[in-house]
Amino acid sequence: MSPRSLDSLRKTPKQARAEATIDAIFEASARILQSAGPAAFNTNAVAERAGVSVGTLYQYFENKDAILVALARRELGKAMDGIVDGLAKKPRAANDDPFRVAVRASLTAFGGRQRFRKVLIETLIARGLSEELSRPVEAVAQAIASRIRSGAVAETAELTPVRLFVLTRAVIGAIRAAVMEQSAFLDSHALEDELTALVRAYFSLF
Amino acid sequence: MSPRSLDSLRKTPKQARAEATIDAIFEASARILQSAGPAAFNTNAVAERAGVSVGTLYQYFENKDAILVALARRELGKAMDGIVDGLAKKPRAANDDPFRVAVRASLTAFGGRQRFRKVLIETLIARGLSEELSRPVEAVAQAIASRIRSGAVAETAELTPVRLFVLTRAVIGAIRAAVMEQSAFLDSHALEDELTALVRAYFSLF
Amino acid sequence: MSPRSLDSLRKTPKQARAEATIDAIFEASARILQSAGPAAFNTNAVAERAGVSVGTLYQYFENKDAILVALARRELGKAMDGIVDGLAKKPRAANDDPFRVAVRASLTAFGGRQRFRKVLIETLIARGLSEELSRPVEAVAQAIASRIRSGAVAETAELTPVRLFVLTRAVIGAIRAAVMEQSAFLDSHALEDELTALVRAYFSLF
Amino acid sequence: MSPRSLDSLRKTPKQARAEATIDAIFEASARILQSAGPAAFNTNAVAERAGVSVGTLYQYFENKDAILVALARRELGKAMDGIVDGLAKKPRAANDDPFRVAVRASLTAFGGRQRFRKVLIETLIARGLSEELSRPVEAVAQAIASRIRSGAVAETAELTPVRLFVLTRAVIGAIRAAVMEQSAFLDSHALEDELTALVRAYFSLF
DNA sequence: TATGAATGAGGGTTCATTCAT
DNA sequence: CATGAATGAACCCTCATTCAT
Repeated sequence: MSPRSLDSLRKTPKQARAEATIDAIFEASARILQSAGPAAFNTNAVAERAGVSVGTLYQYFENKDAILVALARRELGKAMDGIVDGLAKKPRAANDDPFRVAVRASLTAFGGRQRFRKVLIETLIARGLSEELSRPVEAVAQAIASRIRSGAVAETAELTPVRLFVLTRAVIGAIRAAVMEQSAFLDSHALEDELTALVRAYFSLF
Repeated sequence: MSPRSLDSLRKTPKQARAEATIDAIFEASARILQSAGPAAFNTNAVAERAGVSVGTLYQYFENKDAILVALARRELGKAMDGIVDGLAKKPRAANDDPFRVAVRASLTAFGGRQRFRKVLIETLIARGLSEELSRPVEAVAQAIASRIRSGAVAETAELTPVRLFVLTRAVIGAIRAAVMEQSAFLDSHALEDELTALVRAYFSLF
Repeated sequence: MSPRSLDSLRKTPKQARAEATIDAIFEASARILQSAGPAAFNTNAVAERAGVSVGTLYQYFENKDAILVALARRELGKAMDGIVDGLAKKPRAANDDPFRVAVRASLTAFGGRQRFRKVLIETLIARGLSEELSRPVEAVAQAIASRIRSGAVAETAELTPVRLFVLTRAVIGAIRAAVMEQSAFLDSHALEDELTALVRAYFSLF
Repeated sequence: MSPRSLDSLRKTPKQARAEATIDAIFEASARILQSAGPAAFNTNAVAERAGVSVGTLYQYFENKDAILVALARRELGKAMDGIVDGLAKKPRAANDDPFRVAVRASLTAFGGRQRFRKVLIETLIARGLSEELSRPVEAVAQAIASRIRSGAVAETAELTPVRLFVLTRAVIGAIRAAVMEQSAFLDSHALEDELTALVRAYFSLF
């Protein structure tokens, strides 16, 4: 896959029709992943389900992975925005503490379609695209860092890079484990509580 | 793959020759994964590198996944044993606190072959075998739980299942993230320190 | 093989090109069977001989057996039609008695390519598809039954199911034996005479 | 397969142990064919089921087909003997007419293990050994011929070779069709009656 | 004689990608 | 721009047979 393909689409959709096609491809991909798993995610299946020909699919995506990457970026981008927004907002209630909001946003990302979330993670890792998973996490880490640096957060923490790494990856790691194991904890509120507690406890160290 | 095959080998090696063959297959698999990645991990390559015929390979393993599963179990089993042992030992020095030892064991697992570790994770997930990754983690969680229940650890903690889940998955999640990102932190001691601190901080909550 | 595949082709040929491809596959299959036997009938050989790629072959046929089944149905269908037509026609000469015509049609089916006929039978049976051989025979049996019921044939016969079974299978069985043994009788007219005599003799009993 | 192997066993069993081994191999083969079909009939499976090693199996049989041929000859030989004996006996009752007895013997051959009978036919044909099936039929035909020539049968028939061929193959063909279709007629007596009637009707022509 | 580990050619099938229409 | 037929490399797995022990 050329680096270019990682950036985005092969051609900029200038027409509404093109955009509809791309959406159809995304939708088809998501559905296939959700219902049949990574093994069933092949270009012919996606094209058929999207109601376009393979040829058309290749007009918009350089190769199969490009579809996956674009889809992942869209979904993970949405999730990341939710988290970053949460961190940026001013707390209004006790339940509104930025970390809790961020944790909650992480947990409820993907509109709760945990099966899709799991398969997306699996497929990205399977295809050697795990960087797509780390990138948004790192982005969140940077958002936290700059927020702290800007003094927006009271704690005058000595939030070194390692600590930021541990903080973000621990939380995301636990959530991903829950998703991968399709843990029942995902349906309770306990996970949100405990992850928030974990963050606070760790944070209070510095 | 039959459940039986998950347990172990297809046929019990009765002769030394057979055992050598199996080791050769494991070694070849590891090397291929390490040097060429999951895509290059195919039965013909493994057999060739192991210096046996494909047929021989299939005498011992039901199918390709069975090799991977067996290899993963061996490696993850070793890692898990190190962690559980660490938790069980009596601390002698300050640096010997059970959690630090366990964290260290997790970090130095796989003999430091982090590339192999990464590819193994990728390959297991790629082939829908991520359960192989969760199982040893859960085993460690249970080891911690029983250790606490037995009163071996001073803290009369209220270590609920969620907390145990968060504790173990957060630590492992952070380590796996470091492995997947091939983070430079892996080579420092900072990660060990911070993860230990994280565990202690979280633990002190209950 | 899905039941659907038994019915016909995997995808409906919309273009002349596709139809030509399918014919080429049939032709190649027939030639291979005829000249090299069942063992040589493999997808790579068929594709190569048909001048297409294996991939193309799999666009039209779900699997190897589907080619064989389709080919058999085409050939056996032709043969069956000849027989049923023979039974339906009004006799004009003494040599035109429906049973004789039907027997003759059975004997001369497959355009006299008795080697192909033999190998087709062998291959179908070898692949557990012997039902493909019985089906057309049973169809002929039903054609006879309905013809008699309709009074088209003078004999007010008490043609019970067993009798119909014996009648049809005896004739076909003798012909198949001749084909399988590549009997010299196939080249004479004696077989036609004797089989017709057998049918008449048996028929005159009821 | 060398012609030699067609004759019989690779080595004459001089010891009881050897004979027991061969019987075990036959028994295992029959069971496998009966329960799992031709595809499951492979040397490793036969050896395992027979409780011997593949090596031992190859001590007694030149190759896989030799097992099948030997097994077929044993079974078909038994069946043939029953038929020939039936033809040779002097009728005592009306129900004892030689042709009826021969037909009955054909129908009840293989000890009624019709599934085994079917699979044996399939496997022989699949492996290009259909001659093994024709040979005993031809032997019966010759038995009939010589019986008639010897005047043992009243009918001063003009039983030409074609007629003998049609007679024998028609009967056997109908029975084989019933076996292959696993027809319910096999369980009734109607088949015996009708086949006997067919033979008599045909016979009365000359 | 018996064993059974090892062999390896061979074949069915998939699917990402291309390109003539 | 869209189509979809065609491509073919690649890979998993089987099983008859051998031969060192």
